[in-house]
Amino acid sequence: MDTGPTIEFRLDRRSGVPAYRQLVDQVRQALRLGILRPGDRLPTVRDVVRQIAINPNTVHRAYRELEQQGLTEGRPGSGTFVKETLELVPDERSALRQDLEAWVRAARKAGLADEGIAALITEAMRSTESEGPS
Amino acid sequence: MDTGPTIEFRLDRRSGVPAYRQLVDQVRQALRLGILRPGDRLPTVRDVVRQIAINPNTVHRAYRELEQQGLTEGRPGSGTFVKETLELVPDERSALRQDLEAWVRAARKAGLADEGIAALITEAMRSTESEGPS
Amino acid sequence: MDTGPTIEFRLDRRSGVPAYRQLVDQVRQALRLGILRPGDRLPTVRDVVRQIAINPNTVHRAYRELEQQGLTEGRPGSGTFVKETLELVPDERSALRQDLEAWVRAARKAGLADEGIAALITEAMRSTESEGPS
Amino acid sequence: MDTGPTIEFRLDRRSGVPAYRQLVDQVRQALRLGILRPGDRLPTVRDVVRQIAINPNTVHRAYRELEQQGLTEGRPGSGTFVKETLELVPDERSALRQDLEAWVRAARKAGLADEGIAALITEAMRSTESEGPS
DNA sequence: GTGGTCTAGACCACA
DNA sequence: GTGGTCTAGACCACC
Repeated sequence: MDTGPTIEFRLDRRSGVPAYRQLVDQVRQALRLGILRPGDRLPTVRDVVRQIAINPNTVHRAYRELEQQGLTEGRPGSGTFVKETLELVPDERSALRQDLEAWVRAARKAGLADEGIAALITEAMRSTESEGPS
Repeated sequence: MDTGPTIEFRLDRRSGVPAYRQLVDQVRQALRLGILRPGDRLPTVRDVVRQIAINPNTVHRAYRELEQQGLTEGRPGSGTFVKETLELVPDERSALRQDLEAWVRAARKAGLADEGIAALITEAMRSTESEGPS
Repeated sequence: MDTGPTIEFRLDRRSGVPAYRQLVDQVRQALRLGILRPGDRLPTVRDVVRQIAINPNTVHRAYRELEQQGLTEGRPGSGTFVKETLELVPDERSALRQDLEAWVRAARKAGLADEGIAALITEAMRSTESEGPS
Repeated sequence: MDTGPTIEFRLDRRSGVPAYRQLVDQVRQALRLGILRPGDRLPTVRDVVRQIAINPNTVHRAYRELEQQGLTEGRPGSGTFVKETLELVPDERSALRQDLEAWVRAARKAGLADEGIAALITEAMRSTESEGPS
């Protein structure tokens, strides 16, 4: 049994994206998806080290960055906690999620590997670039 | 009107991904999308330098990497050319592209910024992970 | 002969203030005093290491923090540069400076050591606390 | 009206200075300013905990440090008392205090925030550094 | 036990 | 030579 809503990190070591940055992005994404909310506790540095075989300093650096962004707060002796969140547009959210999931399934059925899917995505992002906020 | 089948590079300097790696990835994506095909010529190093303010050595390195992957071929005196391609499953391709583009448009209309869209995408990739080829 | 307006760091190792934090504060103060201005180059990490016998990582961390505060910008291969400044109220500045210097001189003549002066200062800050901006 | 010669602690949690160290410094400053004098009683650990939301162990540690410096004395069952003091040059003291207070008021009126004032102060300390005791 | 700081040293990307 | 990332490991402050 879980002790509450937390986050499981992953590292893609071949992506070229720095590890600390992957952690930061994953927390930000979890905030945007409502997976993490203010008051939630992030896994301890040592937990993360056990989970994904990474150096404690790297985890620590990611947490420091998040703290500087005002999103989390480290409390010595008790852990690191979410302070602020990054809201996702709530209404259409679940519909969008389901549609996208269906699309990914279709793409996978069509034999596309991750790199191919990523190619389509960045292309779609580019070709619609002027149509929305940042 | 385009001057022909070539590629326009972009750099995201805040992403943490090394510049040379961004170039390589963009060529690979263009190959997968059929934007670049065998025989096409890549922009010269000088062109790229003018386009995106980057050090020539960095561009060289990216082209070297592509050549090592067997995808391109430098012909001294005339440029760098595409040798091999990375094909996308052809049939469903255009349908998938259009569907995805429509989805992105919808997400943008719903007020989602790039980071929010990225969050939904990685979530969808994860939740369907077991269903296709890596 | 100096190559331009730069900054010389100092460390007070007995103060209890973390070294990286002392560096950050000194840059911020130099910005407020107009000693450093946008476009100026900070000493390289290696320079600072030579100057004050500190670990490169610690200097690096201070510079990273400044970059996250939007004040500086690291350009690989060429150095770290001031991007934004923190303006000091300009008019009364020089008068205030001279008055304060005179006061410090008087305090020193009266036999006060640094800790004594610091005591008077924090007391004066407290007793006038409600009268100004943060 | 005050309830007697005691001391009110404050913590600046963002300063990077260890909490126990802030307490020690504040007692030393109070001694230098004559706010605390031999025989005075420091607030109990419990009082401090109530005042500033700190761990009792941390307060204990600060009091232990003060005792080691010979400045205070714990009397089991009755509290912690000031034993020695750190004298300020007595004569000019009040004049200096008033002058400094006036200066701070002027600086605040000029729109300077705390960080700006701190910048001017450390600059003045530096530029007069050679003129007095440590 | 928690997070936080610092040192030491290797290796990479960029000019 | 510049900044940037990561590992390894010590020690401290706080609960």
